[in-house]
Amino acid sequence: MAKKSKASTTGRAHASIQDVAEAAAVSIATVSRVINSPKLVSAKTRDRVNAVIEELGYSPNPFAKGLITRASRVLGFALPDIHGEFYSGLLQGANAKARELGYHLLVSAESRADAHRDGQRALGFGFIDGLALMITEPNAAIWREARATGLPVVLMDTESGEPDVDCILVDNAAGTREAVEHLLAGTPASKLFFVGGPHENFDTRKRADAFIATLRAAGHKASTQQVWFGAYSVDWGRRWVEEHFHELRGSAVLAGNDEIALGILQASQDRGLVLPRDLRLVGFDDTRLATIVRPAMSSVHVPMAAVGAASIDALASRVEDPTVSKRVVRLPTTLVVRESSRV
Amino acid sequence: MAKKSKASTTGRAHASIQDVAEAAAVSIATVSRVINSPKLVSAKTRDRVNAVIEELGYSPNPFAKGLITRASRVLGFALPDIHGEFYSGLLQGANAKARELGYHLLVSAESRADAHRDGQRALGFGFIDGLALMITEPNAAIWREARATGLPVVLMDTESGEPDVDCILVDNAAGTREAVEHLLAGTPASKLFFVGGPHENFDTRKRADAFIATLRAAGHKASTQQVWFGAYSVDWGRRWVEEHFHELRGSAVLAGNDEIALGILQASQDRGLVLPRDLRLVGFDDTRLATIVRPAMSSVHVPMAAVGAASIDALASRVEDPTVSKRVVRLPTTLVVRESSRV
DNA sequence: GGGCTCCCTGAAAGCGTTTTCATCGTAGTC
DNA sequence: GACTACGATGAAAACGCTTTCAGGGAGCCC
Repeated sequence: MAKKSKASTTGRAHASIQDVAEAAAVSIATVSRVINSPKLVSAKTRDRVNAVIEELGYSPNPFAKGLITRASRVLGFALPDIHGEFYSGLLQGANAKARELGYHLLVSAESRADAHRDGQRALGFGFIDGLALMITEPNAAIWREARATGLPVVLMDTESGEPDVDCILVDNAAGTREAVEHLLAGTPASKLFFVGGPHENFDTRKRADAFIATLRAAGHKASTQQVWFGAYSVDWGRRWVEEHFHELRGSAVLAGNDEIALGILQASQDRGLVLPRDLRLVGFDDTRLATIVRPAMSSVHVPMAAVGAASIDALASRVEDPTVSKRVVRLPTTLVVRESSRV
Repeated sequence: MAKKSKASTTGRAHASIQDVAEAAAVSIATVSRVINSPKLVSAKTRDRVNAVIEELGYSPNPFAKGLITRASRVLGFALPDIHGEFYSGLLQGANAKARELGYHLLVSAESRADAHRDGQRALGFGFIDGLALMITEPNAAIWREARATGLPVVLMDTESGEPDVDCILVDNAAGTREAVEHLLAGTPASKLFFVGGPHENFDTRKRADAFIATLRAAGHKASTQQVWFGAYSVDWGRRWVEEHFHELRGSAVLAGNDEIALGILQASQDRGLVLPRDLRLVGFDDTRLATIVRPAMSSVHVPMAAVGAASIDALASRVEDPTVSKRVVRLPTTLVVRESSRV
């Protein structure tokens, strides 16, 4: 009976491995083994120790454990924002998968670029075992820092050449093509528009490219007047309608996401257009928005929750074995046709 | 020059306090002081050490630090779910406040009640400095465990008698009263309905009570046929309309939340009713839903983000000083009148 | 000039684990 | 019956930090 632990005398405070060892009349090494590699311990001792653990409500101090093992079973999840259907879905999928794999999620949304205020490390760096990240201007710093520290990283919605960074993407091209072909059946190619998000945005660019490519494949060279970039916002959709109202009747629009589509829908309805008669509309992402509005909106379904889940899945693999080969997951997107674009 | 640290020779791996100490030719105690209480160190040494810290990109190992200080600057945030406007708003407010105060958020949504699978502690217990919690059946276990371990806790949307548990609530009564009075101006008391969420739900009960009280104050005794309980879902709203369609025309409904209101709106529109002419409708929570639908929906605004922020605020105070007196915050709710209930 | 204070710094203990290494039986092998 | 092998256990080092305790030096007062 080497040392006497505080807790064993005070009764309060968390029991330590030392307390368990004393109560079970074994060394702390044995207690540790019971927890981490039970087969190394004889059945008899094991049961005795487990009983004491139960009785004392002992659970290993994660700090001490982390200090040795350099692992916390906590994964960072960094998004540009946290609000709205899109991110919310992502987070939900990630959370579910993390639980399933026995990890916890340290969530962070860096809306402004002031992440690096006072020395404090941006994310829970040092704490987290890995990081799932959606890169945007505000948290580019996080990305750099993660790379610098050698933390396992997986990127959502961005392709990266780095050999040890997994990427979880959605097949923007397929969904876009499907949507454009759907619109082409009923509306002449020259009356099709793509109203996207920010020009810098990875997804928007892919979608715009696929839009143009599909038109071309149909024998129509898309003019620059058919592809527009703005922001992922309702407001941009509205503004676009204001500016293009004169050419809207009889045309069809594929929006860069459902927010934009909502703006387009509302603004054109406000100005008396009836969908899909006067204007056919397809959104992107297939968020709840699409089913809430009337007429219900067609939208290209993007499996957000699946993206979140896949990112955590890949991250966990990489955390557990940093040498696994690069994984690039491309999740399918499919057009869901609803009222807003029926011929 | 006492020991030689690994990192100082290998070059790789994270610099430790030891490396910094060597490079700056001081003891590790001094390095620690430079970081934690700079005034204890002479300006000259301080600058030198800081320079080395900068150069080596040193940052203290949070495990080692936590082992000593018993703090991680990570707060748990446990919700019954993570999806949807409501929780999303909560999380957003919490995240922003946490960043502001220099904390990180360990988010957890326990949809099913199997939290306690294999011994693994439910949340990041042991890791987190405190817990903001919304109690529901699935995570009641978390609540008990938190109490048992003496972890600082604040409750969202639940009142609790515990002397050391802060509560962040919304003033359901005020908002409800306002909404009912608004409806009363234009619709007879006998034609008012309250269609709430689950009967067990804290908020729904408060709202139902206030609904009844306000009618009574207006001289009308609410019949049991005017107050209904179901679920916080679109579907329940729709079902309610199906069952009560015969008495709907000319009446007014206050819904338990916007989801229910949406169901009511869509179902009654599907059956040919025109709002607000045939039916006046007010939702609750004032989520984005309310502004998306047409006619735009009146709703009682509930400051979700503020609830999240306040909970983190209170939690941080309690973490930093566990003896602070109990804090009960009641955030205001106000009716936002839009098209769906205009007279 | 001696003694006091005060400021700055270092040595070392300790936080609660995991893990290597050594030890001690006990059983199996020839 | 001696030797080997192996299974079960314990002692102790190490992880990287904070903090108490002491000590050394400089400035001050008398």
